[in-house]
Amino acid sequence: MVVSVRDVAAAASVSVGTVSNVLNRPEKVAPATVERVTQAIEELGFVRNDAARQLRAGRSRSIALIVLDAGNPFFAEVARGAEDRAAESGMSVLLGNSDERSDREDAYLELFREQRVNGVLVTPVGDDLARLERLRRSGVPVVLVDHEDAELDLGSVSVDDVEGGYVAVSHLLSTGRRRVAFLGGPRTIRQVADRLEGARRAVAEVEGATLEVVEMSALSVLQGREAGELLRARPAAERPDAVFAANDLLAVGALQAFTLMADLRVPRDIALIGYDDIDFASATVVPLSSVRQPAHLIGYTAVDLLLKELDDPGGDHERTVRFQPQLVVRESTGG
Amino acid sequence: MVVSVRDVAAAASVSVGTVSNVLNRPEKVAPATVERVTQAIEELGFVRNDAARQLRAGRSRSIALIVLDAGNPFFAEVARGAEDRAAESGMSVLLGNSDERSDREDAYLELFREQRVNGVLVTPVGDDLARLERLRRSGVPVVLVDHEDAELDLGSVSVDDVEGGYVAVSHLLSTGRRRVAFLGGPRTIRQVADRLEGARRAVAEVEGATLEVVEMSALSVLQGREAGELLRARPAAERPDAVFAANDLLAVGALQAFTLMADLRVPRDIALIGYDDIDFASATVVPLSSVRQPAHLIGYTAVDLLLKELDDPGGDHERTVRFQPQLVVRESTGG
DNA sequence: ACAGCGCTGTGAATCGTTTCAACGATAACG
DNA sequence: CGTTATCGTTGAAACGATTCACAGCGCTGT
Repeated sequence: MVVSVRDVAAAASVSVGTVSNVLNRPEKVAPATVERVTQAIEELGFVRNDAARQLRAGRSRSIALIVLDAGNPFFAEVARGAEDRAAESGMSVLLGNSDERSDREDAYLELFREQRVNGVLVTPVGDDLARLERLRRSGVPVVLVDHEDAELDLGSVSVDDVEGGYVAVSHLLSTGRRRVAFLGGPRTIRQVADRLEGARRAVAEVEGATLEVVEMSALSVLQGREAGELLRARPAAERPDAVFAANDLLAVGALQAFTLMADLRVPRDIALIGYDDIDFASATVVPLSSVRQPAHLIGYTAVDLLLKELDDPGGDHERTVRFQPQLVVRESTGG
Repeated sequence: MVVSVRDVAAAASVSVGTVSNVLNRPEKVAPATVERVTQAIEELGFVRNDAARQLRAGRSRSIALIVLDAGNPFFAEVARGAEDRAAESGMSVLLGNSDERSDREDAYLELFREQRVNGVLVTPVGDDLARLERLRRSGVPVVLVDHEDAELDLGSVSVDDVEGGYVAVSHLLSTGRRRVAFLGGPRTIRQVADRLEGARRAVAEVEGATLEVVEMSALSVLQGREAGELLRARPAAERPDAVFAANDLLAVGALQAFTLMADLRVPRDIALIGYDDIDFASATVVPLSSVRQPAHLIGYTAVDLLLKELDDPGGDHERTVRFQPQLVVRESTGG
């Protein structure tokens, strides 16, 4: 039933070694032989067994990518960037979705270790990088995605989230807003913490400006809607006059909630800015201001760093890349 | 450097067979031995080599899912449903993104065959299912996702797209619109063709109603925007008064284009309805009417069918599940 | 005393591919 | 003609986990 190289070899009257060569180094084999073997492969419907291949080779041809939320278009774009770069080098990307949960992240990490992936790209859920550091020490290159780390020498591709938060809130303040609410969470996610830090700095620079933190349990549209409803339910005087959401999903959710209340207008009564500048941001009820990150490039670069490290382990190539975020002003902040 | 069962066996003073038993059938091993072996595994940092495991076992523990566009929240949700069901049975899902390209679909199919996946869930790019049929005959169960097929006995989980198209356009017509444009493509994608077919039927039922087909090359926000710009550029008299987009991404894009023109209002001048009812649909400039599909359930059910087939190959269990779409009316059609 | 049983644990064989030293045939050279 | 090089091919030895027939051991009941 199952066709192996042995069968192909028999059918083509050559040795298994030759079949393997045809598969992997055809230039080492006489054209006529290649032809004969190819023919046999075709006829028998032979499909190489990757497990055996990997076992023998000792390594796989894949790279793991663990993201916080595969449903977020931002990460979808990062993944695409990663795939593109991987494909250029004949590798494939295994995608894992941690769903912002540490246990799921661990499960994927374990799964991918068993699969002997060549390296791991990960947007960590928490700040406990000990596990990742151990992974790296055990010989698996790790590149942090959209997350920076000063101490450990894990690779990283990040965007300056503190700056992004600073830029976003400075923009809100520059339009005259003073009572800013930060929507985001869980705080364990570095991006969230950093963007909040940036927001704090911006607020600290302006006399009379205040920052309220509304902590959410996830960065989803649904959570955003709930947060929005919470704010909406308050007496007008107690509402913030500007909201900075830690990502566009939250912002979109909040906007949905705001939109359902006739006398609460964006940006008249409340300004709103998100983060990531996903495709949908410019199509929302009130087009959403946001902070853009080069998603595709992040994924592409992360794989690139990984491949460099694989090429020359411990070499003195680039290990860390940092991009700058970019403010995108639209109507939701009065733009 | 690399730790194998042999090393663990030596460290725990047992045979390799026992280590394997501890790993796979701990109840067959005396508690004290389990303890000793577990200890050794811990100390040596042993990680089971999945390639060797698979090679010996002859099969893997994973299921493949190939979607048209991983960046589309609809498919992200389908994937999540699939993962959920797979996880319940201790399997994992390998995700492939065909990007609506046949060659990429083939490449993934080949890759997954080499990986000896237990089965393949696929939203096919074209209508040429010969390759999939061959795959099934070679012993790999196939379940079509969001795509029905009458002839071949491949499994399928589908939503009645003809009905969905019919419902969407009937709704447009019921609000008095007569000049309907269909935005979608490529036509090779079954969903697109079916939704168009439904649209045709609805139009045929109403005196004086016309249907114009605007064929796009992809179902993306960007393509939607381009199509919208095209329509926008026409003299008002030649514009359709209603647009049915084959999915929400296109609709969102079209809406972005329409929004940039002050005297072209949705739904006043042009009504717009999408398909899939993604999370973002209710948050768009003008909240988007759409046709909802049970995305999570589709993925969940698809894996369920696959597992049934694996459990009892050729058995007389369910092979086909069909869901009904549901019209969701919002402002973009005057709701 | 011993057959029979249940419980643990053993270790060699196996999965399918890749790798590599070695070999025969042929060509190139002085 | 003998010596080297080159080329194409061979065949057996890995890779690491799992499986399975079987052995050792302690008990029980006769």
